Amino acid sequence: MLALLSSGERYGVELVRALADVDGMEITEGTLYPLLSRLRRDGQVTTSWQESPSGPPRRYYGLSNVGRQALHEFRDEWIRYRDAVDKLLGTAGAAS
Amino acid sequence: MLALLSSGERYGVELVRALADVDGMEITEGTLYPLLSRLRRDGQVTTSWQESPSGPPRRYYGLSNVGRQALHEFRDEWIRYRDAVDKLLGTAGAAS
DNA sequence: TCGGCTACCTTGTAATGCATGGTACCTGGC
DNA sequence: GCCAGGTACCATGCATTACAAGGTAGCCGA
Repeated sequence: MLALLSSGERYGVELVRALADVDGMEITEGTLYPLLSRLRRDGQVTTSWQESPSGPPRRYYGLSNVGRQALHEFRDEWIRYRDAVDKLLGTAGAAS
Repeated sequence: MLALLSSGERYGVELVRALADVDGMEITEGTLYPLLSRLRRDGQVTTSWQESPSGPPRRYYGLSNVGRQALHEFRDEWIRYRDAVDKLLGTAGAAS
């Protein structure tokens, strides 16, 4: 989620739709909103209400400095974890 | 865990030690034994008690056919998931 | 016989994914 | 005016799971 926000502010439903386009990353609102609440609670995202051209107002989420740092840390962690699993599964370099 | 067992039977403490050698995969017995119990409950592993050359008896775990199939399915799933995360993070091909 | 090592396992807590259901805003048709 | 449908937000409850902590017991050597 932090990675998605690193390229600019987005609102909830937009995030769900963005992930629906990535094979293997599909989530529902029941997953997203509690997660966004936690990120907000932990100060990793900033939010602002903005009017919609048609429909109810949207809460836009953006990365805070804390969130940007967390993203960088997660990136390192991910690479270690990914390589470990690839090593165990023997899937290093395997294509989908 | 299924991947570790695919190369032969192993017992609990041996599995913990094997994972301790893989950066990013460290687990404790508090994680392992409940997991092994679930795998056993679901018929993914078979077990057999074997005497130790020195110490209490060990319960050895091996892959069942169900487990082997689950491993193959997880492998496919992992590749999709891994590539999705790499795409989002921009870490495709990044080294640790 | 007793301390230390090895090995197995259970219990309780916290985090989290998701289904479900609810509230509210806005627009267009009648 | 009003209401149905679409959009958007959010909370609650359940199941799963990682882990810390603690418990039991076999084996061996001093």
